[in-house]
Amino acid sequence: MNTPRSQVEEHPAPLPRSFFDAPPEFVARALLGKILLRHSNKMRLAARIVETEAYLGEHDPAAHAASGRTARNAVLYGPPGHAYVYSIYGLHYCLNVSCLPAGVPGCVLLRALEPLEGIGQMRQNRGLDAEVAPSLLASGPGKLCQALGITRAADNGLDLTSADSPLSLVDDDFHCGEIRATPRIGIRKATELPLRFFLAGHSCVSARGR
DNA sequence: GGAGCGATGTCCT
DNA sequence: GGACATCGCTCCG
Repeated sequence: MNTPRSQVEEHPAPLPRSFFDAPPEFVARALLGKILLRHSNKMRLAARIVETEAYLGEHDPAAHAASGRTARNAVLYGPPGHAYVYSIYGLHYCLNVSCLPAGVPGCVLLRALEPLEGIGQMRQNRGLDAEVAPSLLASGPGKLCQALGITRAADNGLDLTSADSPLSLVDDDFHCGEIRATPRIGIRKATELPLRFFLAGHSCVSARGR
């Protein structure tokens, strides 16, 4: 076959709500290899999830739910399968997927993606030159939000299980190879828990740790 | 190629 | 006023 494997089906069915109605440490593994679709006026962007982190409930000191429900983290307490977007360090956004039933907080942080469709647009969104390798376009939580044009104002709270949504998650039966687990990156609390998951040896995994 | 650091929004005490 | 789940640029080896 000569067709690039990166071709994604035209109208794939989104992952069902039940997929996300589970503990974050389970959903974080299950999301590896799935595809994140971005629809923004006619343009479609697609990228495969290659790195995630699980953030648990109020008993996880590193989680945003650690100090209970607030205006910022309300999405974490809502139904599963919704986007939780927040800004960090004044410059970047991070994209999470809510897990567990409504009322029970928990989420999965998307840390790195492999660009599949709309690579030129992603480059443009990142403000990078044409020669920059695709593997560098979304290899970090802040980078992937910039590459897909995700902001808190526009995307926080979106339902990721709806085909009409500007953001959705789909399955193309991609088979993940070896999955590795390590401690989470960039946090100061609960640093020892092995809640970061990634595809072993994948070139799009974020810089630290392989 | 790794450590150090500055930029800087948003929420919370 | 401080914390923060980042990134990319320096400076140094």
